[in-house]
Amino acid sequence: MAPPTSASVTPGPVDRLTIEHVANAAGVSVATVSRALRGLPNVATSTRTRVEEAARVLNYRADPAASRLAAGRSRTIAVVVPIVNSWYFSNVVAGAEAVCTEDGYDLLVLTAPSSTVRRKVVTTAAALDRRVDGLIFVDVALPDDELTELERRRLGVVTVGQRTGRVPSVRVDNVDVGRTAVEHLVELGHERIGVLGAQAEQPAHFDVPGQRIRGAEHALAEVGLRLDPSLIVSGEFTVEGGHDAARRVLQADRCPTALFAMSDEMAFGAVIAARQLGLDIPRDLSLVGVDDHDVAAALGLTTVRQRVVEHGAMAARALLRKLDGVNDRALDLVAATELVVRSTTAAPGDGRPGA
Amino acid sequence: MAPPTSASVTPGPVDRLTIEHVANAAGVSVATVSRALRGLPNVATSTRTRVEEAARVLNYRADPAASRLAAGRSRTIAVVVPIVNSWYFSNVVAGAEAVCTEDGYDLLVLTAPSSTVRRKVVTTAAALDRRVDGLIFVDVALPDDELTELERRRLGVVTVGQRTGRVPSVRVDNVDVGRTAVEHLVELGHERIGVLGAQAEQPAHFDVPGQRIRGAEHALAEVGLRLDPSLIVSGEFTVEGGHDAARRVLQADRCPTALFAMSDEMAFGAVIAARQLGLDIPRDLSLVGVDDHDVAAALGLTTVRQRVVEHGAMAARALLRKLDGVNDRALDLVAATELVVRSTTAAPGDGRPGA
DNA sequence: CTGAAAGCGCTAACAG
DNA sequence: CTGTTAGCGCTTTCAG
Repeated sequence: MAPPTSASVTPGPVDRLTIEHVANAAGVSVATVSRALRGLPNVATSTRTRVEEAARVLNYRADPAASRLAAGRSRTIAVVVPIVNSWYFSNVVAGAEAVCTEDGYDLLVLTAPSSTVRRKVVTTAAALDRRVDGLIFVDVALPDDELTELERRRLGVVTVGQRTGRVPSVRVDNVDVGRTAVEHLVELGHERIGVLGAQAEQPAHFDVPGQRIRGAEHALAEVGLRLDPSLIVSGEFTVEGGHDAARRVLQADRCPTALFAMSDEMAFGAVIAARQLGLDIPRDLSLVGVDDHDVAAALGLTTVRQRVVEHGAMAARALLRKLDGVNDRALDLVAATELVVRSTTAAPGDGRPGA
Repeated sequence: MAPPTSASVTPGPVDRLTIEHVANAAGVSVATVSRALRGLPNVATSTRTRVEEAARVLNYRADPAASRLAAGRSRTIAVVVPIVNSWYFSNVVAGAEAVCTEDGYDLLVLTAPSSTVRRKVVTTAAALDRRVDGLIFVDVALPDDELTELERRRLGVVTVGQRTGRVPSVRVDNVDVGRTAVEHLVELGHERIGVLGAQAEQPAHFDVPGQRIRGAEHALAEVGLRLDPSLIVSGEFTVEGGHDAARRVLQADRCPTALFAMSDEMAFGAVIAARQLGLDIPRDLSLVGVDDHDVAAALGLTTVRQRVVEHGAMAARALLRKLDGVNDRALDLVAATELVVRSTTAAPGDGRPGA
């Protein structure tokens, strides 16, 4: 037995496994190892195989910090969300994460709860430069000048929820979402429909509530009806907000026979409000939401489904492609939505779904 | 006017701002800049001020890849969760994220949906080594050998939800959670109580459902009652699972007058089930959950609140402290929980809350 | 197709 | 207290 050396008293840190070890093992230079492992062209097939085998045996993977420094790319992307702990955003992040992991990219989650913070994140060169290769902005309105700044820094940008026209975007057709939901109610025979949403926002191209209202109006107009503005109430896209909004609209003089909630969470609030007011769903009140939140299925909520995880994945894929040099600047991915009819909608005054 | 050079045709990438620029601007060496900016001791106050000013003016921040490579630390931590898009986990991540951002750390989200994946994440040296300085395992059981492996690699570890005894942990007293919930029901006069939970798990020290059941038994025992094993059903901690479980238990021969759901999401399922069965809450059935999910307040659900965001923040703080050299190996942070009485609990057969 | 060598930007001894 | 200098581990010309 070899006498214990002082160095072996402690298990000690793992011996740093570097590219040189692989080079030695494979009998080639470090440059060749680097090329082979990254799949670059100029490597003989036999050499590549040998190198890959050596790396596999040693369980080698390049030190990210070193590659980043040398290559000037971080193999990290950031997803910027207003808040992380909400159903919508955590699902988008989940989708993006899956794609990144698969491609060996790291995913950083950045929160920009306010436009002030967002501006700081974007502007502070150092906060992003050489730290991420690109960003996914999720429902974070990005002014033109900030986008320009990001492009100047050679950062890839993809947006989710809004369309800038300058970078790839993933979104749904919100006019269609509103139309689909309200068309369903109209077909059941509803004429007086309340809307749980939020105030229209500044940038017209990013006004989700406004677009959904527009769609609702189209659906109504098709059968010669109009949306009563007094029946549009703000529910702030939260359960509690939806609850308050529903109470308000359901206690109005001529209360609606159906409600279009722009998010399932607001719809949940409406369910609670209806029960408190002694209204039976769907007999006294029909209700349709948007999202297909996990709770929606259990609740039997009729809703316009968005595949949110998929949105995140699509955005990540678009960004990674862009970083790989594929350039589809104005790519505008419109994700599909679909009406899922469950048990909260029926003909007015009817306990059962109508024709 | 200077003639346009070919280099200025395009706006061009931002000129790489390095530590040297700052050194020149401040009239000191790069080493001094490095020390000053990192708040190391051996720097004259006047020098430090001058350097900081120069850095501020130039809007300089060290290139993370370069510091990482040179220092051997990544200033990145990873949070390992089974899934990212769930209420509980996304809130823990949110809490951790806030703390990391504040301390200038990056937060990587890693998912380990199965023990196989977890083992791979932990074992694959390259996947973590030199990429993160430490990890937070959230409700991910970590076998002793894997923990040893991580320590051998000098990675900091903190757990949330379980206690290893070897590294800092953040958790709640689950026996207490169960006792608190059931004590409340017992005090209202309930004697026959159903439990919506999950099967007991392998590692005894991490058996959340088991511990909560234990607490429930204690509460019952205090007044000479016992928990009927046939009233304990698995709800898989989801809305749908809770719905099914509640239906099962509420349709049993001698159906309980109250339900203790081990998560709010299961409680939501129970609310739906009760309504389908024509049971009024709280008149025919009292219900208490655990979590204080956003929807709980809107629903008026009585629940045992856990401050989940805070759990994530506590874990991150403990980890960062550990990385700063502060060593409190077996630190066991037991976060507070509290009963929040709302409107889903009342005396049996009573419409109003009892004494 | 492969190797040698020059950095990437920063930190960490080591002198002074 | 401050400057000099040698790398950290990898990528990338540039030769061959």
